[in-house]
Amino acid sequence: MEYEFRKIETSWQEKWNAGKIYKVSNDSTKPKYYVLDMFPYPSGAGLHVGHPLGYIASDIFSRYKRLKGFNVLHPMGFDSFGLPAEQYALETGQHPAETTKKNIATFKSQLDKIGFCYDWDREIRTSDAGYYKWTQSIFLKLFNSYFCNTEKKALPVEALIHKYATKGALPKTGEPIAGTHFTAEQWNAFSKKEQEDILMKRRLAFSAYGEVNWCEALGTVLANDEVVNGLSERGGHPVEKKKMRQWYLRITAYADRLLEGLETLDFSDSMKEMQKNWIGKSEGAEMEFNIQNTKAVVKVYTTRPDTIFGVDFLVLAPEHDLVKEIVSAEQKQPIDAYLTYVKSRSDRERMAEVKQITGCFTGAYALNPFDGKLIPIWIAEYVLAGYGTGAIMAVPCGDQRDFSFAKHFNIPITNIIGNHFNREEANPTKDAILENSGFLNGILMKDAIGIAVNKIEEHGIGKRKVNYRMRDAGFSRQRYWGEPFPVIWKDDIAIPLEEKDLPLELPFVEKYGPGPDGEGPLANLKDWVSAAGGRRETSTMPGYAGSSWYFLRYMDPENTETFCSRKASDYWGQVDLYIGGTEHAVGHLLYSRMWTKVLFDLGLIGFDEPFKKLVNQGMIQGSSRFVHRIAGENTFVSNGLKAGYETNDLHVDVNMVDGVELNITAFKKWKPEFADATFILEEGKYICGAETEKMSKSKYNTVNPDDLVMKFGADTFRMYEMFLGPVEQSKPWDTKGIEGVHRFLRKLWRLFNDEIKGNIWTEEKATEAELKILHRTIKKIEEDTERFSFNTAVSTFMICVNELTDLKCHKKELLEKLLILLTPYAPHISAELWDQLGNKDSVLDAAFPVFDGKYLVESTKDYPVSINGKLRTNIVIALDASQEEVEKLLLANEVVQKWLEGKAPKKIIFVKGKMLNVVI
RNA sequence: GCCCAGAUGGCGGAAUUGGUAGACGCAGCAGACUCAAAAUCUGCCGUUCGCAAGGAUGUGCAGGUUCGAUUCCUGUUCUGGGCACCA
Repeated sequence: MEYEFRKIETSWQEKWNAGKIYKVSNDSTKPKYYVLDMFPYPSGAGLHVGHPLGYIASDIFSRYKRLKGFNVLHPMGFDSFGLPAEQYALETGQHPAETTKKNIATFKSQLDKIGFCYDWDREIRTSDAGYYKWTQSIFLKLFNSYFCNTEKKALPVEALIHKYATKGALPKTGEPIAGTHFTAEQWNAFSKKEQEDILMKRRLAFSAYGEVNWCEALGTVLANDEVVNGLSERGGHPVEKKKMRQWYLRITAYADRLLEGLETLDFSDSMKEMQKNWIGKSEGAEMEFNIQNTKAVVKVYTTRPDTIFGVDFLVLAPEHDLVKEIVSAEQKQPIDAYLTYVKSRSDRERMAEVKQITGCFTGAYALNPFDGKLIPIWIAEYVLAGYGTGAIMAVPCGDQRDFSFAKHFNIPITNIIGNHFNREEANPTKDAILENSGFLNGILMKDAIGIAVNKIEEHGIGKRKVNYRMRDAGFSRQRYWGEPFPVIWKDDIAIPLEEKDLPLELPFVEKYGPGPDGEGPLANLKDWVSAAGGRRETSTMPGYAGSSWYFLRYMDPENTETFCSRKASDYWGQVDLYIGGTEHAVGHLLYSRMWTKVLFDLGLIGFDEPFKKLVNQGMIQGSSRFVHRIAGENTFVSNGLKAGYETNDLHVDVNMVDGVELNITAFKKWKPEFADATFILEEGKYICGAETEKMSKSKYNTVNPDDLVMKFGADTFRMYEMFLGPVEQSKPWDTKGIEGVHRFLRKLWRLFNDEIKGNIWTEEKATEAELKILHRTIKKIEEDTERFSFNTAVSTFMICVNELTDLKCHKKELLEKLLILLTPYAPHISAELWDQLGNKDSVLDAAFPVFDGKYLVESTKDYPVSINGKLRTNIVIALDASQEEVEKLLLANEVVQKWLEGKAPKKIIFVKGKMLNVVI
């Protein structure tokens, strides 16, 4: 009997589907385990070999946990709102709902072929009204909540209103500040609009003005991705910043809790560090500088108040409100010119191109609050409006960017750190003794920080302040294919819809082009917009809205009363294992953590961190191949010979290339323009150029898993993806080598079946040597699976099967256990062979074999002996030998004796049981 | 520019806590079986010197710590991911 993988896999998949074997119940006596993949965006290109990497890993782990006796939730769904579907609609006129539906069908059929154990009854799609009803509902909860700074948690806005109406908002100490503080009487006298504006400043989902990338020519707002060198990617039109009303999530309110929460999570240190850096908590002071001849005041934020006497200039962000107010008559023209220049620059460019120093003097001077020194005020693009106060005090001797700026514009530099500063570059030390620093003279900088802040507070010119680099998260998109906001604007007041009116369905549109004045496509639907006496919000929610809470919906996907019942979320709890790429490190993973905390604060779920453990799968890159076309001709020159020609490099479909050798016949058939191409070959072959890039359809470097499953089977494909290397590591895809894994499965098959004799497994009792192999394998597979080292697990299987083949061991007692171990990795062949062994139950529910130590442990081991640090010999020692016995053995060893020449060793060191060290 | 990773034979990778570098697989070479092919099996396989035994050298690069470093530290180069409207 041969290994007919196609027949075997189809029949088992049908059987499992028909029997709903992957159906998961919320009601079980077994302990629960929740394994989650980051759900995919269903792109038009379909699944490529990069997608399943994490899915296979999570599938293996789910099946392993099931064998270990857990009730495992392992769901899958689709993050189906997003820009690509909308752009495709713009190009082809096909409605995103249609293409999305089609793409999901393709994804599902592709996933099913690989044999995942998803409970499809729990599938979710973020673009289904039945799902986004609850995304909108949670948005309303965010809108109707505020962050209480005393209790450090979200509370209903009603509580805030009640507080304002009864106690007002008064400062704990000091004088009330107009516009910020008010009494209860004042609050009650405010107009509805005034009250709403104040509340808006506290809501967790709030509306405010913010800047967007605006492209006049396209009449639309663009993503940073769509802006290249200040021009739109499509069409190359100029792009500039524009202020628009936007929705935001007040994630900054949760900054501290997001930081603290990290301590409790099993995320990699690098992941935690990325999140910490993103949040960017810093402690410093906010202080005010008076401006000469005006009443205006510049507020700066600094982490180094100790350097206050080294301030040689102030820099404002070009967008800073004060710029227009303080600019002098003679500097007006250059400032305007500079502002025009900055408008065309993206944030990314402004931060990245530091070598190119730009800036402009405003003509105004600030006064140093301590010694009254005149400080010129500049504007420069390296200061960003969104961070701190949008203004900095520049200390050239201590900050490299300030130093370069001063050098470039010939601004005199004050040295406050003596010989720590060499006038060649800045020195950001905190260990210098301050000079030229007034009341701080002679004080170590580290100590001066606190002294300076105290003085600043004393003088009432500033205060201690904690600052975060993280900004509130922009939550509106001027797009069509997203969740509509359940909000109506009336008299410039945002009125939320009521829960009972949800979902607010995304209306059907004929055209996907932008609305007037940069609004989204929904603004074109006049009837829809002018809802009951107001105007509907026309922007939609961003991609991360639906993905910020989807892990909760899987727990209770059918619920029509609430997004997820408390009973279901209490049963499943946190996601025990979350697998996905690092590209989501600071986006999705922070947003979903914040949403979870809000829902927890409001008492709707019982945990405040969504993901207990996170494993990051590496990205599988494409291995692109190029042909080199000689400019202006239809002749292609082989890679090794291209130096002599002027060539254009064209991507060629990797599936037409064997290694780097082009299949010329296939290439000629590929596109009509290549039909009569000619080639300059090297050694009779056309060799392609190669490069590693992101896998993408347009680069013709995608490999479709369907083809591989068809050719080698799902089990081979699964094991090969794991065998490629560690799950966490990024690597280019290479199909070479899949044969080796396929050979392994065929070899396994031959342990059970013979071509002529048929079934050859026996009921014989296993020998000790055979049991040793089995038990070593059990131990290794268990360890490897637990630590996600699936690539070495595959090697372990290979070694085991090779050894059993060499011993001609076909014993059921042993093979049966091996199959259970293999089930998570290669479920189909395991089920088939399990069946052949005459088992009536399902191998998917078998119990994971118990490792029996007595067959595993080698009673003796070879230890390397190092004498004076040089490796000299090996010595065989029983594992349970005492130290005296080891020493005796050691000294009896010929090589050791020779080396010692009769002398007694000075010292014998046992290094962690792995190595013996003799010092003479 | 900033933040986070990674770099080991012709290739993918292994070495779990600092202890005999290169497990396992691919490719390659030699052989067995076969009329032949496929399939299968056996042996070799970092570089270098050597008939061999054996020696030298070797984990991106330059240093350091250590009896001992792929592993720890400092610096550096290159590659990948992220940088707030791609998902």
